[in-house]
Amino acid sequence: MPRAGLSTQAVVQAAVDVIDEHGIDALTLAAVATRCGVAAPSLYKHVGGLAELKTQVGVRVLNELADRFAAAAMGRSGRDAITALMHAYRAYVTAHPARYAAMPVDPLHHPELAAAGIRQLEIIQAALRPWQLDAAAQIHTIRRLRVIAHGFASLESAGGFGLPTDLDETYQQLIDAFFDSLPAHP
Amino acid sequence: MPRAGLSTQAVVQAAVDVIDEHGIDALTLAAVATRCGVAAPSLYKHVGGLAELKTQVGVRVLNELADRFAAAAMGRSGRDAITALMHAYRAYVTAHPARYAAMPVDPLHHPELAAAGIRQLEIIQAALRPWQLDAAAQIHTIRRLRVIAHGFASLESAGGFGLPTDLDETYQQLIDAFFDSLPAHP
DNA sequence: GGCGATGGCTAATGCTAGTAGCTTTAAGGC
DNA sequence: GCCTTAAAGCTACTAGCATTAGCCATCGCC
Repeated sequence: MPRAGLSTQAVVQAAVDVIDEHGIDALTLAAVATRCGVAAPSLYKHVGGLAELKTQVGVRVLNELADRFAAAAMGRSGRDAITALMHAYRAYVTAHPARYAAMPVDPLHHPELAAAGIRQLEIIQAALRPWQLDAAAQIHTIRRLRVIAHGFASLESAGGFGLPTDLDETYQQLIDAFFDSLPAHP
Repeated sequence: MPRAGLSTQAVVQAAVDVIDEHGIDALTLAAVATRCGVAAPSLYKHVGGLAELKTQVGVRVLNELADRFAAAAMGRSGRDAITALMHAYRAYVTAHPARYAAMPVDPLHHPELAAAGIRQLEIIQAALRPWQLDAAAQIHTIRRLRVIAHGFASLESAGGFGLPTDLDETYQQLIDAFFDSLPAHP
């Protein structure tokens, strides 16, 4: 009975792999266990159960996206930074479409997910700083940004656009519309 | 053994009720059967199985939304009509938040759902007619509209906005941004 | 070398979807 | 008013899932 040498992170990684390959609905403990070369009950030594595993996958995905955000925002500011963030968002989703369905939409309401969600938020806030928005305007602005990015990503990742042609153009128009909704760049 | 007098539509209605009350994840044949006062296998006399039931629920939801669209667009045109459609969309989702998760995002790819999806599309196309957009511009415009409506609705229905305050304002700003992305109304 | 914690296992429970085959109901023809 | 028959219910069953309990082997440490 050789030991598989698992860890919580290894199980989460296997779960992400299962999602990438077979979609979010195929994420079962049985599938993860098979991929880990282990019997299903053994996973409970590393993870609290399916619900907790899904939460951990959510944390992973949120942090990966935050990493992309950080990389995209680095060395840019203003309009340039926001544009880079929007493209980083879409690039992550198109690279891992199935994974997007595992990204929680309300991370701030969940203690385990909040930290990762706040990381993203802070990067966006920093990118918006040049516009010097007051508190209320900032909330509305981030919401608009999020609606556009999430709305587009969720439709694209789910195959919601009839023809895949010219999606770049549609996304660019949405980004342009967002900038038009902002006061002039200082 | 008195007969329950079920029908396909009655089963679909029960499924919608289960979703409204307990969320999309609670939609199981067992739950629907209980609500219908029937044993689970009996449902197969009216519905092909869980997958088909979900499709039928999707048809129902798409058609309900199309009905709202038709009512909202009636007697209006141009900017007024589009605004009414956007508010009808959001009103339906806030009235039945759990149901929104049952609305398929790619109805046109599924033969059973296509008709209902096309109904919605035609109403939107008619509302956009005053702008006399060429074919490509019309596609991009409908996509922008959809991204905004779906993005906002999916976040709101899932509790994705931190504080519920001022959501009307955010939505209005998005609608305004959409109009700004259109050529001047003729 | 021994000991305890850890990571694996099998067995068993209870939930789910779905199938097979039986029985009763209810509608329609005579 | 009866008799046939299709439809609509049922029970019993299989198979896959998550989860729990309890057992045993492995590994790190003293």
